[in-house]
Amino acid sequence: MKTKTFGQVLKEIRRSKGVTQRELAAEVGVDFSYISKIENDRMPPPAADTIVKICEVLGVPPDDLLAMTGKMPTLIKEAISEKPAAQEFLREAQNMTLTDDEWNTLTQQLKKLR
Amino acid sequence: MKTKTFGQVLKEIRRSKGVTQRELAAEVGVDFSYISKIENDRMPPPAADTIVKICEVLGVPPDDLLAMTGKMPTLIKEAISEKPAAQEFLREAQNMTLTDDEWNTLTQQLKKLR
DNA sequence: ATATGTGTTGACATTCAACTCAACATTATG
DNA sequence: CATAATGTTGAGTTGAATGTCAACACATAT
Repeated sequence: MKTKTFGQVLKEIRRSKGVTQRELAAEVGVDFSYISKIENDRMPPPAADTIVKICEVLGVPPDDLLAMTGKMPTLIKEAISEKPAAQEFLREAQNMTLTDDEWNTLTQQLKKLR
Repeated sequence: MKTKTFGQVLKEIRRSKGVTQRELAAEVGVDFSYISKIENDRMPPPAADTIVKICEVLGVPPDDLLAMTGKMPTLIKEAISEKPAAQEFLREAQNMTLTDDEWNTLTQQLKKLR
C-alpha cells in the first residue's frame, strides 16, 4: 500500500484544475514559494484552515487532504473544546484504541441519531 | 452557575494532598513559579501533557482538569491523527453539532462495542 | 525577631509552526 | 535562441504557546 504524500496529491489536484502555484497562492493568501515547498514535501502540510482555503479555491472537498495531515480545522477543534461530553467520548475512544471498522460503526450510529 | 477557574481547582487539589508548589513543580519538571502563576490564573493552563503529569503526581484523574481547558493530550491527538476513520467521524459529528446528550449516547454505544 | 519554608511577580527565554523574501533554476513558447 | 512564465531553494521572520530566572513578599515556628 504505497500511499501518496500530501504534496503529491495537492500537486495533482492543482494541475488537474489548470491552476499555477502563483494563482493558487494569491487566492489563498500565501506566498507562492510556500505552495511549491508543500507540493514537494519540503515542509509539513499547512495549517488546517489553510488546507481548507486551498481546497475551496481548487473546488474540491477538503476531507481527503485534511485526513492525510491529521489536523482538524479550527471550527471543529473549538466545537470539541467547548464540549466536555465530546472530550469524554474521545478519551474513552482512545483508551479502547478503536479499529477502523469500529470507527465506521460509530459513524453509522451517529447518523442514526437524527 | 459560577464556574471555578482552572487555577482555583488546581490549588484546591494540591492543598488537599498536602503538597507544596515546589514539590509539585519538581516532580512535574517545571519551575515552581510557573505553578504559582497558573494557580492564580496569571497564565493560561499548561499544555495538555503537563496537566496529565500534574495529575499523576497529585494522584487524581486528569479528566476534569483537561475538560476545563479544552485541550487533548498528545497521545489522543496522535491516535486520531493516524485514523482517517476517526477524523471522518469527527467531521460528521461537527456538522451535526451534537448535544451533550447525544455525545453521551455515543459514549454508551462506544462501550457496547467491546 | 529572625530564620526557614512557601508563595507571588515581572521580565525575559525558548521552541515551534507557519509562513515570507530574495535569488536562482527550469520549462514552455514564439 | 530569447524571453517570459512557472517552479524551487535557502535563509530569515513572526506570533503564539510554554515556559524560566531572579527578586521579592509573606507566613510560621522556634
